[in-house]
Amino acid sequence: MLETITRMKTADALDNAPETTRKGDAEKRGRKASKEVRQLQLIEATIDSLAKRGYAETTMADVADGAGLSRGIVNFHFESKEKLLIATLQHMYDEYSAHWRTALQKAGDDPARQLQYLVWADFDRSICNKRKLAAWLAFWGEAKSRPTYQALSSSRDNYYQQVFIDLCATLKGRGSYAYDPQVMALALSAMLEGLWLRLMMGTEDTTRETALQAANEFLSVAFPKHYPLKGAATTKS
Amino acid sequence: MLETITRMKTADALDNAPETTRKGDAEKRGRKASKEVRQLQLIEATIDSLAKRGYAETTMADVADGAGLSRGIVNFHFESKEKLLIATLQHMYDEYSAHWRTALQKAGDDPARQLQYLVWADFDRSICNKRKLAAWLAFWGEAKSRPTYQALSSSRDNYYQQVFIDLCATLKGRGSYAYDPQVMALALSAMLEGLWLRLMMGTEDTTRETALQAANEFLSVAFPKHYPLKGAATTKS
DNA sequence: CATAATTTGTTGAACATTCATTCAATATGG
DNA sequence: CCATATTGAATGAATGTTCAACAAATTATG
Repeated sequence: MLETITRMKTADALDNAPETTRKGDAEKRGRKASKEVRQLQLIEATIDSLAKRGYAETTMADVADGAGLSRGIVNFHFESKEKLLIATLQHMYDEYSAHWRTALQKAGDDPARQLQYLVWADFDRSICNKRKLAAWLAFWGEAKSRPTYQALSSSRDNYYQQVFIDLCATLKGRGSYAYDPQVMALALSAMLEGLWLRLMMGTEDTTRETALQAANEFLSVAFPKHYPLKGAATTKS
Repeated sequence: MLETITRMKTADALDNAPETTRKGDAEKRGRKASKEVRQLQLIEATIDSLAKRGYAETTMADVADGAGLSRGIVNFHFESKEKLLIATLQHMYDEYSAHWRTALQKAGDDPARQLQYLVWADFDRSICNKRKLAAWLAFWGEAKSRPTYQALSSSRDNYYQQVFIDLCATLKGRGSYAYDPQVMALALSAMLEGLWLRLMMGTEDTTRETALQAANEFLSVAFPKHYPLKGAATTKS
């Protein structure tokens, strides 16, 4: 049952993206393709463009070309460029949310296990790959100056943060730690985001593997009575 | 001697920027103004624009207007928009570098003190304010897709990271800790960047004060024999 | 069932706008 | 006067949006 979460190869840093899968979806090109499929296809092309060219250089033409469709098509399915970008951001947000919620469910009842699963989820390949990280960063760069993006651009929302706080509080009770749960949760989630940031920027010394090591190191020093988790390898399952 | 570093008011989250000081510099407007002064003036206006409008919406006209000068002026002092942006990034990079190096010097010989000073430096008002953080984020968002930015856009470079690793190694020797210095240094610096990120994005629960608390909490759990530092308050000096 | 009518999806050229860049004219300071 | 700095209008390229024409799918009709 742990496949989706623990399936992390120690191999290389960040895979370049599941290019193949996306090509597969787009194969239904010819004429038909339900409205939803076509919209998804355009959203994927938008993520591609954001990742490859950055926010400022992402154009409607590039998105259309990337999807193998004509110029005017984007304005037909999404009303404007802005709405396309919002839809793309929403898509990524939903995917991220669903992913960590699933991970949390799979962890069972043990809080230490839940926290470990959340950390693992953050570095899962399906979420944490060059393409999507680059797209996230592109949005983050514009979020402060665009009110419309702000709510969605955190990916980790208030509820997510609250889960971390609750877990820190519970562990504190069970391990008689001294920290303030809210403060510790902030440190922890900030570190996770910071590791993402390094992966996004392609910092040399940071790979998905070393990032996960660092995160686990944090868990070990913050909650020494609970980590390393029994029967859980650091990098691979 | 600690003024620059420890001068942090507990008061409010992030000040909106030292707007006044910059206005003062720009006062030498009329006609004259040495080449360097004018370039600095334009760079500051660029930071303003990046912070207010984001990278994608920053235009030459906006920069010129912000500096109170005419349209063509930027192409005279900097050859192109791209070169203006690179100069701006370089300026911010140099400022950040100089700042943490100074902090390190002021800390003296004790490694625990040095690390604490580096952390404090990161949240010093002169470096860590809304305006500059927003500008950093704007650059980060474009860095991956622009080779020219990559070297400068980290702000925290390889050398900075090495300092962290060395400090972690030294503290390990003196405190008989169990961690791997490289991994711990990554966790620590990632958390600092992650806290910056939260400040940049304006996440509600994160202020410069709570960020500093979280960072200090990290130091305490990672190096329990060294922190909290004797005689150093968490938030204010 | 075949064919017409209609709705829906798609195209690509035309249009309008924004913006970086250029440059001739002008002002300034030495 | 000369070198340098500054202006602001003109230019041209890039790009988001619109839309009339076209094609495919769906529905209506005999």
